[in-house]
Amino acid sequence: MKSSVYDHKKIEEKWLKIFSSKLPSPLDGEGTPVNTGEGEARDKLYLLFAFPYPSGSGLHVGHVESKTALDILARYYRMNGKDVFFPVGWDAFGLPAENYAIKTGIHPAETTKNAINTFKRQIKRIGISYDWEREIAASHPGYYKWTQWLFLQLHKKGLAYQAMGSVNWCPSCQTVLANEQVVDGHCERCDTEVIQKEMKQWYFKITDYAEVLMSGLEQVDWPKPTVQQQLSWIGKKTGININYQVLGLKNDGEKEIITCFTTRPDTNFGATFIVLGPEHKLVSKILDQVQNDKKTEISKYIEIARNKKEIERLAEGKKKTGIFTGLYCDHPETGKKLPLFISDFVLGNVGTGAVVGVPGHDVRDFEFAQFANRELGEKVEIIRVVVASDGDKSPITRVEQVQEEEGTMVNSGFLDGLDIHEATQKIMDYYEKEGYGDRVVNYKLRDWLISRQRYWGAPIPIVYDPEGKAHPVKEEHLPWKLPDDVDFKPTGESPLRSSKELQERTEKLYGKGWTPEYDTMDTFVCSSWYYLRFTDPRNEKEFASKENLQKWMPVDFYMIGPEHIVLHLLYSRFFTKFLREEGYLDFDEPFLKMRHQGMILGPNGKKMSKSKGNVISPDDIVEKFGADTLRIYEMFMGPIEADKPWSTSAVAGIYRFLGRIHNLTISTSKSEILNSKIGLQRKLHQTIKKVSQDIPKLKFNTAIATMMEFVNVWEKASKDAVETRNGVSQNTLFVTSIRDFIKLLAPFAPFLAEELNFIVEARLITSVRDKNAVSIHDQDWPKWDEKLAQEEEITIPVQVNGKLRDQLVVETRHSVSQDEILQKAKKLPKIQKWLEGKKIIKEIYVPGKIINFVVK
RNA sequence: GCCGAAGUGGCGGAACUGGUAGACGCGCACGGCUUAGAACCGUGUGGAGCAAUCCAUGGAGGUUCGAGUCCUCUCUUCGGCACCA
Repeated sequence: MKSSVYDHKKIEEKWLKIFSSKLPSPLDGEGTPVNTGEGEARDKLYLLFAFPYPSGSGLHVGHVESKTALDILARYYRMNGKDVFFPVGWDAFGLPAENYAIKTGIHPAETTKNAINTFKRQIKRIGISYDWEREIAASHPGYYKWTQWLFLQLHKKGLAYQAMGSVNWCPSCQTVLANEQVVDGHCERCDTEVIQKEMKQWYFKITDYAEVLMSGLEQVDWPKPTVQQQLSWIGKKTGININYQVLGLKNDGEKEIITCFTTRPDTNFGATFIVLGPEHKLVSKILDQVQNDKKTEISKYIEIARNKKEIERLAEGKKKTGIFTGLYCDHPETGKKLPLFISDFVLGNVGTGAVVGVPGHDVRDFEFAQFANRELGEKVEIIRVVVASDGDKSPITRVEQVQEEEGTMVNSGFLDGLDIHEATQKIMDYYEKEGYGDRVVNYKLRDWLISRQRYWGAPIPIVYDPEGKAHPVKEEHLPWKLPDDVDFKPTGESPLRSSKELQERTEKLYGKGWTPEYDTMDTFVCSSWYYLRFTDPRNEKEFASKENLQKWMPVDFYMIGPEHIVLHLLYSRFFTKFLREEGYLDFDEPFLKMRHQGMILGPNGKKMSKSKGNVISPDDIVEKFGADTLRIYEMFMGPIEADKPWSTSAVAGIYRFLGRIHNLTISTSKSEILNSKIGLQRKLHQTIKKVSQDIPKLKFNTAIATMMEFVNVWEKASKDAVETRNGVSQNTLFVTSIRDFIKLLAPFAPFLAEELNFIVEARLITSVRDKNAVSIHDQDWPKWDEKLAQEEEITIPVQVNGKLRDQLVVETRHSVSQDEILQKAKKLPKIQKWLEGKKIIKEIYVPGKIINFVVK
């Protein structure tokens, strides 16, 4: 058996050449549209991997994991006769390339192109069977033309709009950020502290879609926590806006009104004050009408509050600050005078920016009431209006007593005795009837801010007339090209301002004095519709033809990192719903089934990072052990969704496994028939069954374990076979069956499987050879025979009082009655020992599974 | 604080709707082959005990003939959200 060695390099290089020559021509080539359009119903399967950003550092082992997982599915389903759609493309716009350009002066287009080429080489090397003919790149004008078109469609419908507002600004990236890109007050990309800035920016009105974005989640097969997270990001809250009249403040003779949003109107009899956020629009009116010394006091507080950074506010913890305005509001029901404060614990962009204080039943309100009583010298009452199940009715004087749970109403007039939920409905009905307020639904979701003051992105297709009014770029002028003559250096202004070409182009097309929009779009705009473009990547007339969309969409399976849950997935779903409304799509949700791959950690169990020096390079592993070993190892590490640490010694184990298969195939194929006392054929059918069932469930680790078991049996059998060369029995394995095993291996180890297929084919006589199929990857997936997979005998554990005491071996050929089995079990010597002198009070037999005697 | 996920040998992990806990791999130990090593092959490997047996799935209870799996409480770790009214 020592005759040959598994030479991964030779094998993989040989087949890589042959695979590559079969691959369609790649990237920039203006390949012809792949519209085969036969129209008949096919069994299509769209497999999608998250739009990858081609970073300069190349492929890492994490990419290998998720790409391999999808590739296994692709190859498996192809062998099962499905029409598999498995495209690839690049999220090629983005900050890293631009930041690199600022540092080195090398144009982002160039670095991006190089990075893409590196990725492609690496991906091909590990044998991912993408459909390269459909390759796309977001930075290609043929692509971003349609990103811009999409902007124009949204603009037409008023869903792309420009507004002034306080925005998140990253001083290091010199750009604004979407809410979703601010993590703990820091820039998601560079971790610099984000500041607030007033700017005129472009927004997409995603909030119009809040409801459908929620309801759509009911029809997708996504991990539950992901659905949950999206829901909480959208953050739907139902409640009521209650109007309070401000006493002594006039608005053209009318009473001035403050509207407060609350989800707990049931506690409204406990309301004893009102607080405005410093950003509230009424603040300036108050300043106009109060006396001078009060005025300076208030302006001073607001000045401080506004200049406070997000971080400072958080760092202060829950410590309350604020100021009394000297004004009071009127409680519509209790008639109490509610003192009006201004405090920065009330956020301008939440609810109505004003809050009614119920200090007995909200910790923040309680803290503020204490602060007001102690430091502002303004008396604020704390009233209990809810009693919890513990029956505690005592006055609320300490923060631990603040009661936010369920309970029964007290001190609340007509609500007394009601459960809080009943009370909530009753008082909302009442307030609405009396005109004190209106039921409302609020969302945490904000509109999507898409302007970026950066260069390397799709230009926003807008031009301004000499008066400064915005006009959409005409569709015939798309793609509205990104100019080349720009200065990358960040100045706080958009780099496109420095382009002469863009300015000239605008004036030439639209007239003297016209100016272009200088901002580019957030790259998330580009990456939120790419899966549609894949269906028709070279179409110059539409973003994708209806036929092609119909043929391939929606995506059947999406593999994407858990980091994209709120951003990319929400935006993509928004676009899909918009395009559906516009009649371009006929489905609701773009991604039917989705799973997240886990992270591959360094050997020390920590996240891989260059600074920690625990980065494993896939190139090194491929060099040393081959792509097949790398693929199988990563699939064998554990469940695909779990985070798993790397182990280099375990990789060597996989290499041994493949080497064994290689050597066994070579020696077995010499003798056509393999006899053995061991049930090799049975094992094969069991293996086919298990692997076929595991792959669709993404349980690649156990599928591989099963194949390993088979190889262990096969190895034993091949040794055995030397002694029992003659006689054909049930335990005979034909060489054709070995090919069945190679087929199982093919999705996991495409190179080795092809080589082994080649070896086996060459040794087979023509009559057995499958004439149509040359490549193992074009052959049909093997079928298992339930009868052949069946064990000859089964072992049934026998328990006494739930403890395992012995085992009963039963032949499966003839059926035995339950009584017989129990009698046999009782006669087992070990069992007799345990039954001796005891009384059997219960006998349990779960067919084929277990026997249990309960004794006393 | 709120929401969510996960805790199983020395390690990665198996265990379908409750039915032999530890499949498979790594590591380790002993043996073979070798001048030696590497590689490879064989055997063993949860813990305690000579053994019968007992103890073991983060911890404490419970349901059940039977619990890693179901229920209650609790601890730890990791993700997400967070002064959201």
